[in-house]
Amino acid sequence: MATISKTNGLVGGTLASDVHHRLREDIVSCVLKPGQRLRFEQLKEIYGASYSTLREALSSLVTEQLVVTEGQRGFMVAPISADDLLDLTDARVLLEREAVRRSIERGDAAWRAQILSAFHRLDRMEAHLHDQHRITGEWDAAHFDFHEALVSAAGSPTLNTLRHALFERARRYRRLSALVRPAPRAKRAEHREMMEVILSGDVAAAQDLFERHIREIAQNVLTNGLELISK
Amino acid sequence: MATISKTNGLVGGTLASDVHHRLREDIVSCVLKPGQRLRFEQLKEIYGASYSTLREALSSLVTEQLVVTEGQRGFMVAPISADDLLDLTDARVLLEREAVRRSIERGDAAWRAQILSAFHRLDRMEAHLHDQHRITGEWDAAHFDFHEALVSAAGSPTLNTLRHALFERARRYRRLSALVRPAPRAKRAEHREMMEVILSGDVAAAQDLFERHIREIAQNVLTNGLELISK
DNA sequence: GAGATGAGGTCTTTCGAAAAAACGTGCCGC
DNA sequence: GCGGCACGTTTTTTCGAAAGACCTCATCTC
Repeated sequence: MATISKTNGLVGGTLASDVHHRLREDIVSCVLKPGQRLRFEQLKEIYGASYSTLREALSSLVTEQLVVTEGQRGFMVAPISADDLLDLTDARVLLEREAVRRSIERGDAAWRAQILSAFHRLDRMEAHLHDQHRITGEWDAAHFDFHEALVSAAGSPTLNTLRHALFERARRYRRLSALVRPAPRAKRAEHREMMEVILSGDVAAAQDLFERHIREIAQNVLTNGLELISK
Repeated sequence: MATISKTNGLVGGTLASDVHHRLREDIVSCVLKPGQRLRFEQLKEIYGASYSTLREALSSLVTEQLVVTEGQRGFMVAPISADDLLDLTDARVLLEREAVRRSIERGDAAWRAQILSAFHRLDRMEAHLHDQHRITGEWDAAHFDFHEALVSAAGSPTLNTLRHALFERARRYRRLSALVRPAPRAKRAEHREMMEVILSGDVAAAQDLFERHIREIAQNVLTNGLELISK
């Protein structure tokens, strides 16, 4: 089990929050498989924390819907399904469209600069990624930052928290699809287009492009053998 | 501290989930005041659980945004503010409008029956409540069930989970306002109107009424001295 | 053979002591 | 007077043992 993420310095203040983050990363990146039973003995070894600390992390992940638990029967990684993905996608479309609208209406010069910067970081990375077709943690972070920058002027903490949670849930599906279909399609052009339309100030066009982007990715995941992994 | 909710039989499977529910109820109903520091010694006595169990409950409430924590400095009840209320209200409007639309489009006969039943239960209760102007736990439950029934045909678990979380956060503000202004305005007519418009099948009218309902309540809370309690 | 019973083992949940961290206070030097 | 340091106190965080729940499977009864 060497691929489990390991962090030496605590990322959050407490060990519990560190374990929480690492568990989330391992679930989202499908090192821990959907539906997999999470046994404490095993987790204790991997994450180096005690029962209580693990429990705390797990129960937070339950409220994030990445882990499920039922009565006194322990925890397991939230299962995946086509229904869940479609439902999730609809919710994301709703939230992203709103975030896009608000961001365009409220964005200022600093916002534009941030978008350009995030885009270029991602774009450079994708240029290099092109051949070695492997989604790295770094790419994931740059991709996240880019999407975050695009809507960072929306100015709604609540909306953003919800968006964030759904983004993580969706990221798991994306990773899953990448596992069965190792060569990712080139998204460079698409990301550039998203940046351009949002900077153009055309709300409706930007919203539609975002919606199409989200739905297309979901469709790709669906057609690329979800069931192979979930099993 | 006699008004803290006490449950004898566990409501969920585990003590941890029971404590979680009781803590949430006490926060939402403002027995535990916004901004209040949550000390373990105190909580241990009140809820009869150990450090670890309390910690687990608290950290789940953090992801629900009813509790905040910072590094290694313990937990406190999430503070309230006008900004937070307005932000929350915007997010609720977005989600409720969508839930209303989906429910009307997908609702069947069973859905209509459920709405009628929930409405009558709430209506009977409000008829009696009229004089004694006190929000009881029972009214709260009936009110919740009514709103839940109205959009229960939306058929989106994700959307519903998010709606639910925001509803709880908003409930705290409503309770707060009820504390400083003990006589609640009669909402009977308003609730009847909501039921009628949603059953009429007019999506746009239903959405607008819902939006008005949510925004008016928030406005009421704002004008009724938020700061008196938050202090 | 089908179903009930229960003993044994596995895994989960809970607890409170112990370690670690933050906070408050008074002292000292400047 | 003021800033900073040291030390005792308070509070939080972590741990692993112990209690409790669940599942399995062998055995018994009808």
